[in-house]
Amino acid sequence: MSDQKNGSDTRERILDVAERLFMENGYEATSMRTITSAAEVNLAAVNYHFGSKEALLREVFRRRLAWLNHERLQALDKLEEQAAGAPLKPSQILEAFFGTLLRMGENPALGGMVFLRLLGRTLTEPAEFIRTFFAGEYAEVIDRYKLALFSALPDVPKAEIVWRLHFMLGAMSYAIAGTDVLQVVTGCEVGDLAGEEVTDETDDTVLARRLAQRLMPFLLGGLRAPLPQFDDVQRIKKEPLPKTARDTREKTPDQDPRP
Amino acid sequence: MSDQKNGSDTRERILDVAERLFMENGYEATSMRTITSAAEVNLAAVNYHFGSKEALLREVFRRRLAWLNHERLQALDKLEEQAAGAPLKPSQILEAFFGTLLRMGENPALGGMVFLRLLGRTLTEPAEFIRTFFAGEYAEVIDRYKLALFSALPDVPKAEIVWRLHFMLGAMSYAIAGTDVLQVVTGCEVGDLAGEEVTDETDDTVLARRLAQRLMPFLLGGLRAPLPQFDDVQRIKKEPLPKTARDTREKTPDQDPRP
DNA sequence: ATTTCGTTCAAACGTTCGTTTTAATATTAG
DNA sequence: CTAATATTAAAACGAACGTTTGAACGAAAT
Repeated sequence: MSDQKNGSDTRERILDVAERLFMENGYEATSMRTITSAAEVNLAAVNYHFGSKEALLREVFRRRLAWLNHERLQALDKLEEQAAGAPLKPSQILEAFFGTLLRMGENPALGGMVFLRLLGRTLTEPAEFIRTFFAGEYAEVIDRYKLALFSALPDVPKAEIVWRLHFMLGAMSYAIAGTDVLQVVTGCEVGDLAGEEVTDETDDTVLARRLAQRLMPFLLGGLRAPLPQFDDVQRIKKEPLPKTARDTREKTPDQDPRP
Repeated sequence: MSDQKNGSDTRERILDVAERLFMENGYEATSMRTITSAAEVNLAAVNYHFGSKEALLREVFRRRLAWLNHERLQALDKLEEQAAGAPLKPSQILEAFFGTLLRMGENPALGGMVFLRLLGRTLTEPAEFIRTFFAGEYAEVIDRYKLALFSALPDVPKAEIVWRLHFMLGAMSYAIAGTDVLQVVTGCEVGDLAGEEVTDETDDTVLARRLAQRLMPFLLGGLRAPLPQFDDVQRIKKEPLPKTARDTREKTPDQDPRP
C-alpha cells in the first residue's frame, strides 16, 4: 500500500541526484534523461514517483525547506521567549535567520553546500511555477522575521527594513551560489578567500562556516547603516516633500570607513 | 559590403526583443521562435545576423557592457586624477561602481531597468559559456576597482575586501533583478517600497533612482562593518592561529543598531 | 538591363525534450 | 499458492528545440 521497502531508495536517489544537477545546470538545462541516467533509474521513474519534472523540483526543495522553516521559526520562538516581551537585537534576528541557513551548509545530511547553492541559484529562476512555489514556502517565515525586525528597529521606516532585508537576502544568495559562479567575477578562487592559508581540498563544511563568519558582520553593518536621504524631486500624489518623511531622515555621512 | 541601409533595423529589433525576453524568461526558456516572432522577423534572421543563440546573448550584453565598462573606468580615472595620488574614499569608489550601473536604469536608451534586471539575473545563469563570457567582460573593470578598494582600505585584509565586494555585487544584483522576483519573498509589491507615496504607474526611472538611494548606504555600511572574528578551530597548513591574522582582527560588537 | 550581393523568407533538417503507454517484474496480502 | 498491488522496464508519442538550406527579393554597382 505504501512505499516501504526500497521504493524510497529510488525516490531519494532521484532527489539527491536532481538536487545536485539542478544546482550545477539549472532547472531548464537539466533533462529528465540526465537525471535518471545519473541516478541509475528508469526514465519513467520520475513521472511515476513525482508526477512531473516541476513536481520533482518542488519535492527537492520541500524536503529541505520543511526542516529549514521549522528551525528558523523555532529559533525565533526561543529568542522571543528569552526576551520576554522586550524587542530583540537585530544581531540576534540575523543570526537566527541566516545562521540557521548557513549551518545547513555544514551538515551534508541536510543537503550541505549543494542545497545551499541550489537555493541561492533557484531564487533567481524566472519560471513562474518556481516563484509561486517559493512564495508559498517562504511566506510564513519571512513574515515572522519581518515583524521581528520591525519591533527591533522601531525608528526605521518599515519600507526601509523590507528593502534591507531584500538586500541581505541578495548578498547571502550570491555569496552562497557564487562560490563557484562569481569567483569568476572577482577573479579569485574561493580557496584564496576562505582564509590566507587553506587546505588544498577545500572542504565544504569549513567553507560554509567561513562564509557565515564573513557574511554576518557585513549584513549587520548594512542593516544598521544610516538611512538614505531622498534629495531628488519627489514624485508623489498629494504634496511635494511632505514633512512626515523628514522625521526619520538622516544625512548619510561621507565617512572614511576603517572597519 | 557592410550592413548600412536597414539591415541594422532587423539586428537591433532582435537585440531589443531578446534583451527583454531573456530578462523575463531566462536564456534556456527563451526560444528562437519566441524571439523572432516577437521581433516580427524571420526565424533564420538570428542565425544570419549573429550566428547562433549563444552569440545573440553575448551581443545583447556586449552592446551594453561596452558603455558600462568604459563609463566605470572613466569614473575611476577621474576620481584618481582628482585625488592626485591620495587614496580614494570607499564611498567614492562605490558611487563610481554601483552608481554608474544604477544610472543605466534611469536611461532607457542604455537599456534601462530591462537591461539591469537582465544583468542581475544572468550573472547567476549556470551555463558555462555565460560564465566565461562575463569573466572576460568584467575582468579589467573588477580588477581596477579591487585595487582601488585595496588602497582605500589598507588596514583591511585583501581577502576580506574581495569577499565584501562579492557580497555587494550580490545585494545589488538581487535588488535589481528582484524588483519583480523577490518581491514575492518579501511579500511586498515594489510600489509599496519605493516610497510611502508613489504614482500608480510605477515608473522605472524613479524606481532606479530610489533603488540607488536605498542601496548605497546599505553597501557602504556593509563594507565598513567590523571585521569578522574566526574563533573556531583554524584548519591551516603550517601553524595554528598565526599572529599575522590577529593584527587586523577586531571583535564584532553586538551593538544595537539605531540607523 | 544585368549582375552582384546583402537580406529575407518558407520549409525542412535531425535532435532532444517531457510525458505516456504497455508489458514485465518484484512485493505484499489473503 | 494465488491474487492483488506496487514498482521497474523498454519503447514510443507528439511537440518543440536550434540550425540549415535554397530559393526569392531588393537595392545598389557595373
